[in-house]
Amino acid sequence: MLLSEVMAQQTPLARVEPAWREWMERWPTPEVLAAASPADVVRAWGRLGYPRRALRLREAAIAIVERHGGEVPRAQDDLLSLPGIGDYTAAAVAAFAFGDRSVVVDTNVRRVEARLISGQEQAAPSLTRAEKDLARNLLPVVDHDAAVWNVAVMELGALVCTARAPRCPDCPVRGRCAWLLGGRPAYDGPARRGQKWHGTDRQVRGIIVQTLRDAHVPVDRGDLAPGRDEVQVDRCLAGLIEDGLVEPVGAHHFSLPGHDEAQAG
DNA sequence: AAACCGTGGAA
DNA sequence: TTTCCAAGGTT
Repeated sequence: MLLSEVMAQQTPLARVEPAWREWMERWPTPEVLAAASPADVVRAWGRLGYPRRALRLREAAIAIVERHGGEVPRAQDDLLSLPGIGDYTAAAVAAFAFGDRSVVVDTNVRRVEARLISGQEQAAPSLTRAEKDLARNLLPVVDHDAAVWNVAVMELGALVCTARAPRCPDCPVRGRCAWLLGGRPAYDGPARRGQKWHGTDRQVRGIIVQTLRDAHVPVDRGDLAPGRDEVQVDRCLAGLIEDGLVEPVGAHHFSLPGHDEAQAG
């Protein structure tokens, strides 16, 4: 559950599933994952995006082994202290893996509650205190009811109350949706900042890491992102090394971190 | 608090 | 073609 939730952070579930199956087969427990190299986990992460999630997952596995006897903790505080686990993922693991009553607020829940309760087409650009309060107040008191609620609201948002073309005629709560009853008014709040991609450092970082995933030997700096501005490549490289996603090998070559191939002994 | 961090499918 | 968006987290 923890693995699937981390993989699903900002990544569609349909793309997560095959990667999740392969990962679970290769590293079925925190103990074995903790023993894997960063290079191997970044490579196994494939093209799910945000590869530092793979590094943090491995670090989380180490922490689980060291601090929790190799068992994923159940308490929110313990979950939150794990690398790469934030409010959403901690709540999701508690709810979906342990059946606990926790306040699960993801993008689906935010959208459903924005429409159903607040009468707004979209939620605010970032999670607000009011949204957290609302979600907490709506959550059923009994543990099992809360667990069902969390799954139900997320599924409603994912399958019916979707971002682009909501299927209001099929919605089980269409009769009491503030947004629908209000005539589905267009969103009038602050605009979300669109994320740039083309030509950005993010794109170049992605190219570099993908190059290193494919190459199982150290790569010359000039071959990491062919055709790209050298100043930008150097900047991205420095950032990737700082992030622990890339490791220098010799003076001009680079590889994924912890890759012990070709190391003289 | 705002910016940054990947990727690919669909509108 | 461009834009939007996806079971967010960290700094």
